[in-house]
Amino acid sequence: MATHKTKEFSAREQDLAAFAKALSHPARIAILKILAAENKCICGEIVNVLPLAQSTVSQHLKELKSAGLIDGTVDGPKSCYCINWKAFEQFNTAFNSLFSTLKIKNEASCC
Amino acid sequence: MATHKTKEFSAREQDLAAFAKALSHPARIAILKILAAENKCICGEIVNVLPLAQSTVSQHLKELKSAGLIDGTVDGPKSCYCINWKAFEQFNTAFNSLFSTLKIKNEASCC
DNA sequence: AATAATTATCGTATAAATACGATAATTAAG
DNA sequence: CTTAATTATCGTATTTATACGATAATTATT
Repeated sequence: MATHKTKEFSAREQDLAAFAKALSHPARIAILKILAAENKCICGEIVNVLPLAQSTVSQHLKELKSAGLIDGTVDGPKSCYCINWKAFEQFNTAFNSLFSTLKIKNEASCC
Repeated sequence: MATHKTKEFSAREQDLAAFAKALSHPARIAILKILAAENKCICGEIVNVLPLAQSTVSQHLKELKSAGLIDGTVDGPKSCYCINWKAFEQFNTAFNSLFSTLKIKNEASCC
């Protein structure tokens, strides 16, 4: 009976949750770090660095892409991925907004 | 064959991923907002506000607690939850650190 | 055109997440 | 001590996530 009730919440909450989900696996965080560090947006080299199978890495890349966090372009037989900085900025802002929203009432905590 | 390989990644990546996972459901974000807005750390009133069963809300609270994001104290037959601001600050800092780390090489994106 | 290299997708197995109702546990009130 | 109220936990069903190998798809090279 797990008919997901995600839809019942606000769009802002859903967006943030979706972004958080994209970051909810260390492999995807590692991938983002690699993409940010390498200015060439390397592709299959990620497979060599991570302790995961090629197909698994491809799946993680797909998720990051569908979350809008990265872009992917085909470059011959290889694929080139890189961070979508625009979307990334938006999420970063949304996150900071959440943090500051929550912190407003910081003083009055009772525990 | 899904023997999770989470362990293969760095502790920092694991911590961040765990935090992101705690925020990866809109209900938990909503709960955090409620806890931050109400200076009384109300408990079962969350059940009245959210479109979820009491047991489901209790489960979400348990996850937020095990993630270290909230504290819970028993207050008679009721339970009182509130945000663990110290842990929250740590995660906030770690997140911002990740963001700024990734953004360092912003200029050199190729896509 | 054939081959090699690279990457995406498919199929599949297992684990984890999500949700609910039912029930147990706890405690205030009577 | 009983009862009522509140919350946590258990059992369970379903969906989603995670992982891999195998295979298909794509393209550069020969």
